[in-house]
Amino acid sequence: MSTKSEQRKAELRERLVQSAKLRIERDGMAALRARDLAKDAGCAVGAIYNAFEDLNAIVIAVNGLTFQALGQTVRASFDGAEPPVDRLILMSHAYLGFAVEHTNLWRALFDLDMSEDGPVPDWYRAALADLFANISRPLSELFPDMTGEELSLMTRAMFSSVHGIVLLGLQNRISGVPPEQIEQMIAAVLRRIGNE
Amino acid sequence: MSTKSEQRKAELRERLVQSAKLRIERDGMAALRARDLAKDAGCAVGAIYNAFEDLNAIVIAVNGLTFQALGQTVRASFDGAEPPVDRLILMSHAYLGFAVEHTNLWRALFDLDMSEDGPVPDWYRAALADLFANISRPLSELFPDMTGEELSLMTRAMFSSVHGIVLLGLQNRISGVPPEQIEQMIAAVLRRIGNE
DNA sequence: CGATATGCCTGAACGTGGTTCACGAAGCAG
DNA sequence: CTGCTTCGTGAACCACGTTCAGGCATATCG
Repeated sequence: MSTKSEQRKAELRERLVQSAKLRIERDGMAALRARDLAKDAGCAVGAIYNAFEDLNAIVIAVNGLTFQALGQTVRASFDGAEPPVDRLILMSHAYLGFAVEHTNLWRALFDLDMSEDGPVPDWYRAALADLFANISRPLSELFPDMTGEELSLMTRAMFSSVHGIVLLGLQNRISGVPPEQIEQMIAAVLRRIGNE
Repeated sequence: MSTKSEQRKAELRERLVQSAKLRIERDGMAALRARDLAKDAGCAVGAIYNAFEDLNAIVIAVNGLTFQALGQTVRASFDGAEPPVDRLILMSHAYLGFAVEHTNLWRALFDLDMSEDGPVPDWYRAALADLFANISRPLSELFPDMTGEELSLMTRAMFSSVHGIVLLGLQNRISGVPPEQIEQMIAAVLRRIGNE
């Protein structure tokens, strides 16, 4: 009883996720409506709940794609940049670029209410760990005598700092903080941290 | 026709804001219900909309109080600490402490959807500017040869970094990042930035 | 292949929650 | 006291996520 049913279900899932991705990117996570998704995917509202536990589950699936894209963008950002600090800056600028270009998808990564149901999906942690690995490599070159513990803490601190700068930078886009200024802030902070 | 009516309205406002503050602090902004507020304040649901434009407006009022309290906490945190870096660290730790102790109120400051209606209330900007002033004073001692422009950028970058560390640190409290580690991260980053 | 069982899909219906509205009560002016 | 305005009331409205009874396609078995 698998093939036909399972395939249909998988296809529906795919259509729902794609539609959700488009809608989140365009209108933001808060504007996602079950009835719209159903219309887009050509199914009844009820069918959604056969393919997914929840609307939240769809957002989580979209976040999976977003994490992949973000990972690629960040990984592609440091071609062969030598000084570790430069690598960090390039990655951070790529992170900013992604956030600017896909603001709503990027926000959804963090706006999702993490406190519900299962603590957090495994691949979620994995994706974040992957992102962190990119950061901790240059950091370990920069600070060779740090213990693993210290390095991991520094990595998180690094990422959090850049994330905070990007977050608040994009928060009041209206009040006019141009992306170049955000880039400057990131570079200034990272340079100061790097050159002790 | 003012006194009686206006006074009643002002009292209702006060009761609504106090109730909202308690409820947000206890259950989080997402759990705020108009009907609960009405019950708490001893009025009908409809009366809320006579005192406030919107539920959002009540949250904004609560945020006003929260900003005041946060400002006091941060200002009280650096008694007579001399080295500017130490002052920055103390303020940041106070910020973290406030966020830990009043997580839900603190989150509400940033979870509020800023994109609606009037850009942002004036006092909102003012409160943030106030907070920033505390940061930029030690920074200007630390970097005396920065232009005003650079200093303002650095101030925002500083605050954003600390905010990011606190935010992501508290995000997955479940996954066990104890506040002392967050303190360490903040101190490490600020020390590195301060001692060039 | 036909009969029966199983799960799927449908869209109406439910529950919840913000917001509005018609109506009656309360304050105010003359 | 009378008319006018303004306020408070709670039922009603609307938008949503989610569920459910009933019909339909699919799968399984004889």
